[in-house]
Amino acid sequence: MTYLPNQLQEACGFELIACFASIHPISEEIAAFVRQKSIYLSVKKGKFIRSSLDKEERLYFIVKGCVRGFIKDEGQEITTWINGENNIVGSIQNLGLDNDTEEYLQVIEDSLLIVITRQSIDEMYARFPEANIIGRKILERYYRDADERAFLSRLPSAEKRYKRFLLKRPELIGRIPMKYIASYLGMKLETLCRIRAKMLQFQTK
Amino acid sequence: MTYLPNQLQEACGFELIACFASIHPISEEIAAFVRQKSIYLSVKKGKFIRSSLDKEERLYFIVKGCVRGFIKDEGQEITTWINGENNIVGSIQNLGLDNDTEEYLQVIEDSLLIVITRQSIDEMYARFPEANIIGRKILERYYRDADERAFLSRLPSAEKRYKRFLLKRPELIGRIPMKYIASYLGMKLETLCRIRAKMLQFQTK
DNA sequence: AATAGTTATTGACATATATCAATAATTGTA
DNA sequence: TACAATTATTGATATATGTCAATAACTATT
Repeated sequence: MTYLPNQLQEACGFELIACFASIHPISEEIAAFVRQKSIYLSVKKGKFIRSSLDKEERLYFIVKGCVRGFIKDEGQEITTWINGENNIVGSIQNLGLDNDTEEYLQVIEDSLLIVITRQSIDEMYARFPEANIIGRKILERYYRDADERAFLSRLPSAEKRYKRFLLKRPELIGRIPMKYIASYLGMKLETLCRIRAKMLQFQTK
Repeated sequence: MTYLPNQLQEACGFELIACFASIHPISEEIAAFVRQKSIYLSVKKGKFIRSSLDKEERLYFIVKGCVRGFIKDEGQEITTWINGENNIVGSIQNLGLDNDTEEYLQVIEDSLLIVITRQSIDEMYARFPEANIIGRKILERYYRDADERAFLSRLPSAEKRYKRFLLKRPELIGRIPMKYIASYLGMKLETLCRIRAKMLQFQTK
């Protein structure tokens, strides 16, 4: 996990600002603020960008690459979300209130991220009230995503969950290891393998 | 499902406005707007307040009572959330984009609701930019709730899900039929019964 | 190109939970 | 109070998925 050289940090935040601007026009002041508070981070595949010990909440904008969130349940990892480019990811402070259920973040492709602290975001809301429009709209989208995750994981059969995933996140197939997808879908890798084998069989016959 | 007499509608919206004000101070203009757009609805236990055919999106503030959301999967109902007093509930438009997965809302206790259309809320955001602060904060909370639902339903064993539920939503035990809780927890009523019986057994021995 | 490490596949068997069914307890209502 | 309807409990059995294990297919590194 390395910070980029100063030269590149100068231009930092561009992608995040563009993301904001695509939601709602933003003033030059907000853009300057975001630029000032953003830091680029280049992270290698496999690295953890937050451990359960990490207290300060940070948000990450994925410029390039892929990140997953997971929790541990009796030593077993359970992937709770997987996100690629143009998404903001971060730990939900609240979930962590009880010790059992801290969330971990792992980069699962070599990635370029923009980091910003939760504190900076809050400061932005306070100083630039229009920023709340952006925040509100982003949260509306993320709420739907979370709801989709909740829905997906409630489908009673493993095969149905996989089919739903195929429908909603086809771009992730082949891009990331199946083991993460299996974990996200609440099944063992072996089960996912069998489901895929079965589906392939019916396709070719 | 009955509208209240005009006399009572006069005072309508009070509880919703109080809810907003508890999050962030609101101006008299916003309060007046909300009051004007709100309608009280008294709904009997068991009634559906939205069917999959219903196109106009509405939001409901629960003044008193309890509401659940569910989807149908091959004729089986899957409860995706359960909410009581002081919550805003509504259908997520997005989930409904594919035909399979429309969301239904059912009142599961005699309830008093405040209805407001999604359109009115959007109008509020547009006319009173400060309202976006409230919207943003409410969504932050609902995002965490949705995330908790996603987390809960990913716990691999039925017993763990029930224990998590006991920890997070103890007030619902005894208040609503177990069948809804079982459905919310992704298990059959019989399984929930057995888990409870087993846990009781260990408690008294 | 060869080797080591990771990821995916397949098989045999174990187990948690579903299903079906019968009964009991609770709740609503005439 | 009694009756009907709903909800909860318990048992016997079926089934989807997990577990463990062996091997195969990739991927990265020297």
